[in-house]
Amino acid sequence: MSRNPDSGLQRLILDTARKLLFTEGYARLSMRKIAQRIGYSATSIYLHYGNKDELVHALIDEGVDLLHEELCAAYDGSQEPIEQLSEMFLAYINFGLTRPEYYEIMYVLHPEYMTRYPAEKYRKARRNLEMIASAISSGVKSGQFETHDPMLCANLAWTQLHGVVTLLNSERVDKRIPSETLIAASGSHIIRSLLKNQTQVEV
Amino acid sequence: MSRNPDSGLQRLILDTARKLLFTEGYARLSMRKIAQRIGYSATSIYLHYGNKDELVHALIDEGVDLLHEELCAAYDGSQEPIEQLSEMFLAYINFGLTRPEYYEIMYVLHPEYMTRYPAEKYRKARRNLEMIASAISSGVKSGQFETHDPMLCANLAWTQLHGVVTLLNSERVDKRIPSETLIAASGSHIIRSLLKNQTQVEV
DNA sequence: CTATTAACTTAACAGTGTTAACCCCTTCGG
DNA sequence: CCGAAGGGGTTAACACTGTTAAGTTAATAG
Repeated sequence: MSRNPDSGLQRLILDTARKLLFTEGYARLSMRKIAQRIGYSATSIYLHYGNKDELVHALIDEGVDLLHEELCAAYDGSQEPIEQLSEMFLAYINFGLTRPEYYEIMYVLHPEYMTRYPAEKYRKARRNLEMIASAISSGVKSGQFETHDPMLCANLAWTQLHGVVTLLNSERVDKRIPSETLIAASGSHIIRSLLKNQTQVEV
Repeated sequence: MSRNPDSGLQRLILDTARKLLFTEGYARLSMRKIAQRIGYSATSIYLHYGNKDELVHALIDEGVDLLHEELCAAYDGSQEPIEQLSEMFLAYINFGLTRPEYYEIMYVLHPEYMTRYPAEKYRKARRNLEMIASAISSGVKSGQFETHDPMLCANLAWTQLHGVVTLLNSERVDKRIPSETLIAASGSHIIRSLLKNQTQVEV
């Protein structure tokens, strides 16, 4: 039940869980499989993680940090709000598409199935939205963007990005629409809606 | 294995499955529970549905029809493209929020968990997108909308709506943002991006 | 040397989807 | 009228799942 990933075995469990999550997907991730793969009995895992959800929460933590890092890199890559935003949008979608397993446990799985992901950690995930809102704010200050509620706009952007990621990952988007087209369009679409004048944005 | 819902029991199974889906959610929907509730053995279900996925597919069919009906009603409620669209957007989000279980099996569940929902039925689900695209097209013809690819725009709208529905349903949106605000903003946001001039749209 | 404790195991419970084998009853052919 | 066929249903079983209780083993502390 100790939450720091020391003790050797804890690390091993987490690493194996992550590997299994990636190769087999969440649906086929089981305590027994993890245990078997590291040569321990299934119940040993319960000495380090109270239950499966706690283990998955640890994986979510990893994913949250990873996404945050990549968004930060995108944000820090420029001073220009528009560039910052479009880079962050691309980073977000890229994360979702290249790490669908992380994305699934972070943003798709019904919380009802899972014991609640601790509220304090949700705050950590919220940093990302605040970063988007901050870029929007500076765009408003510099006079490029219309003055709207930045946090509402950030959430609007997020829902758009989330929709793109999940519908692409679940292969529900008509294949006649290339994903690159949809991704580019969604990014420029969000930014265009923020702009003051009718300037077209290429992404 | 007969696919027409006659034979009495088939109806009964489907009705009970739907009820259980609504009260307990997909995660807790089990063949044995359905059977128990109607006083049959679990294996009887397999005389009418090849497996659990086939049963869920039947439920998806219901959901697809229901959503389509509500979108049609919204579409038929007006001749004005903007009104048609905003009514359809509201109808879509409303369906997703009031029937989260239908929405989940239709648009959220990983197809990987489930044997593929038959391709021909996906076409049925695609009617909805075509209806949105059609409204956009007539808006373009009437000169209200910028000339973009209507099908791409319809998909862009869909991803936005889907994002709103799923993030609201999974309670991942910060409660400080009222869902009504987000819903209204997403609708007007989509429509604004279609417009030729900077006209603000109230929704 | 004994007592405690940490690390780990096996056995078991209650649940899941699914298959195989069987049973009973109706219907139909000869 | 009797036997075969078959539909509609059953029970038992397999191979899984997460999780708990109880037991074992080894190291460490007093």
